[in-house]
Amino acid sequence: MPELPEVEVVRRGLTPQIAGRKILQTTWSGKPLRLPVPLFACQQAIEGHKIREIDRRGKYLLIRMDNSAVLAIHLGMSGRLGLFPETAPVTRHDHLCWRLDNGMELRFNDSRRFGSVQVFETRTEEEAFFILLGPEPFEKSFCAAYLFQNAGNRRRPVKNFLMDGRVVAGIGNIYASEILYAAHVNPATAARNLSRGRWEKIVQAVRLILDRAIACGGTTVADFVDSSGNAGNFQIQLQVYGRAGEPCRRCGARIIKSLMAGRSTYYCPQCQQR
DNA sequence: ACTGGCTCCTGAGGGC
DNA sequence: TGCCCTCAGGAGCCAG
Repeated sequence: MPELPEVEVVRRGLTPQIAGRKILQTTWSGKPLRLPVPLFACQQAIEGHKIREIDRRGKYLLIRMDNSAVLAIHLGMSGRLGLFPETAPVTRHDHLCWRLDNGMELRFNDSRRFGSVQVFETRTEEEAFFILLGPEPFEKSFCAAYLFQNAGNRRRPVKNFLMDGRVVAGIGNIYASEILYAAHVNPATAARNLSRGRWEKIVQAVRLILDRAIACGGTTVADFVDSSGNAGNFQIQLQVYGRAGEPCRRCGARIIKSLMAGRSTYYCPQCQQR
């Protein structure tokens, strides 16, 4: 799945191509997504309006219209957004298409259909939806003191804690492993056992890893493709994810793969002892 | 109150 | 070549 960096790369790629364009028409494949598809709301609040800007909140892409309605798109595990000439044939798993006023069409393709499309007609509606979502990793409020306090007496592993969207927005399974490797923290360490100093290391690692991933255009894993169809190139820099049995690039120990809350977790048993 | 497990769905890749 | 199994970047819901 696209995590925060991939969504941000899509946002940056798409912005110059669709900002200012008017959305003329919405079409839907008829297949359900994770949330009910708001075809009627698209017709009522989106069609006939211009795209003002593209924003992002966690892993949600927010297409803000000139009437203050917002088209919110989540890519789930396998979602992609692309721009195509409206004459290009629709392909398998193109579930929503928005025809623009310049002959192009914005298409949401999602084979697994874990993604979602929503329309928020008012600011209140949008805020209500995001009320439980944690801070953005690059916001000032995301800091060691916040994490230390939020961890409180929780026993859950720090890796699962970081992947909880109520704690911080946008960190998924790949970057959780990469971040903890960068911070020299064992992913299984209980959140309550981390000192402020170690949370500080984690905050720095979060920003370093996400920043670097965005700069590299996201991670090339399986099927991620950005809005211009280019694969990312961060994969060559992944230090632990997908490297089970291979040598740690810092110490040479073999990278371990374990399961945590059902998700594959990678770490160096030597560099991340606690 | 917390926590991990299960679930939705399709496709890719490995073993035989 | 084909069949069957496992696994995959998310996140809401539910039971213990």
